[in-house]
Amino acid sequence: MGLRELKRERTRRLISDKAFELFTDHGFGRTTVEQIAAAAEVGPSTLYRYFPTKETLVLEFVEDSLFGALDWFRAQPADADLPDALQALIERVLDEMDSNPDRVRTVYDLAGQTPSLSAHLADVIWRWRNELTIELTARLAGDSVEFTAALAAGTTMNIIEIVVQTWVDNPDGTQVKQLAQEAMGLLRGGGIPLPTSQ
Amino acid sequence: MGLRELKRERTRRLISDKAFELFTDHGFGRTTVEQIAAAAEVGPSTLYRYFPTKETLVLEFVEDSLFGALDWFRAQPADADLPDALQALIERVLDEMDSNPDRVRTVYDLAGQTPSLSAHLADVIWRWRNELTIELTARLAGDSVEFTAALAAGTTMNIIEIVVQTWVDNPDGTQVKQLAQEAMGLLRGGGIPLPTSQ
DNA sequence: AAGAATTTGGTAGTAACTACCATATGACTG
DNA sequence: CAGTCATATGGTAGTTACTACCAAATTCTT
Repeated sequence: MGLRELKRERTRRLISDKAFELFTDHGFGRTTVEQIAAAAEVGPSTLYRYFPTKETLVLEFVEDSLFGALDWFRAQPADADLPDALQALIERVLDEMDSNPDRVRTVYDLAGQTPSLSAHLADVIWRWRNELTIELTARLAGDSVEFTAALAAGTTMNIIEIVVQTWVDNPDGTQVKQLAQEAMGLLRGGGIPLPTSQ
Repeated sequence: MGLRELKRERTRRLISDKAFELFTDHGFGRTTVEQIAAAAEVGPSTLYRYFPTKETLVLEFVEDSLFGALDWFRAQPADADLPDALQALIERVLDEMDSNPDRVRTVYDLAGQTPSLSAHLADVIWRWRNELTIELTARLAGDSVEFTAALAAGTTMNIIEIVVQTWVDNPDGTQVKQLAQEAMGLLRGGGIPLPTSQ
């Protein structure tokens, strides 16, 4: 790796870290881009080259976790067992996020307080699900393929969201693996238990 | 209804209509709020009182369709059959949107071209699903209720999204009812068919 | 060491949105 | 009907995210 790339990575990381510092201390809305740039000792112009929007600063980690795992999924052989592959996909996303629990928690905290952040988070999830749908459509054959693919992608994303949400809400992360297991079972068995109430 | 409310409704409608006119003609990004205000012959200040953000101008109809139906769902008796109620909920959302097909199509067109719009659309959907999850949680009993509720709400929303998406993509809306039927079946049977691919 | 490519910081400008105030308009009371 | 109150409106000034562009600095190549 050349010196150029190294410095670029370093600057990028520095900006991101300082941004999280300021966001957690003073909130997303009360921190200006100029303050972040000043804290990272770069010009605002440079900051915008690395992070096109203020929201990207917060959501990049989640986006990378999701789409990184999706890239892995796309690289799987065409005849791979789909339930197996989807289960592994979910596990990869969760593992990736688990590598930086504080950041995930902070992202969800901030998103809960800031409409524009929750909007962009929802958008990331939306795009991810769409791309997974496309990939699944290509791997399926038979009747009403798009429909099945969309539902399967939606359920996969649902499971991830539910597990992460539960994990963020409960400080002790012991139940996560169990919850994930339970979710996998549902994905495989294919059933959402919706009992007639009463 | 007093004269005051009447004029308010009229102004609101006028602004919304002019906004859609300009958006469809010149695109969302190329239309400024001031232009919309000028077209509706009101001050920008007034426009912002009715629509807090530019995106609201576009998404209000979808939001109303979704949350209007959700209000109905909440009003259902506590011992109502859940699959039945969810099916009716979906039908109500679809009927509501079907009352103004052009607008729905335009919303999806614009959202496809404008990141900030797709983000806010995703956010509306996200909030709706969360509220449905809360409502379902209250109506369910048993083990891992939140989990079941979240999955059921997610699937419900998925079905709506898929049907609307298909409906928007296909100009002739004849297959919609059929697709909705098929979706209902899945919701009831509780199974997402995910075959092992070859 | 010189030149090419890329990264950086700064300047100027646009447009969404907020806070605030004076004015105008519909609603209500004597 | 006149007067008063409540509310809706339009305008002004300011903040801030973001874009386009240019000159200087830094890294890479030969």
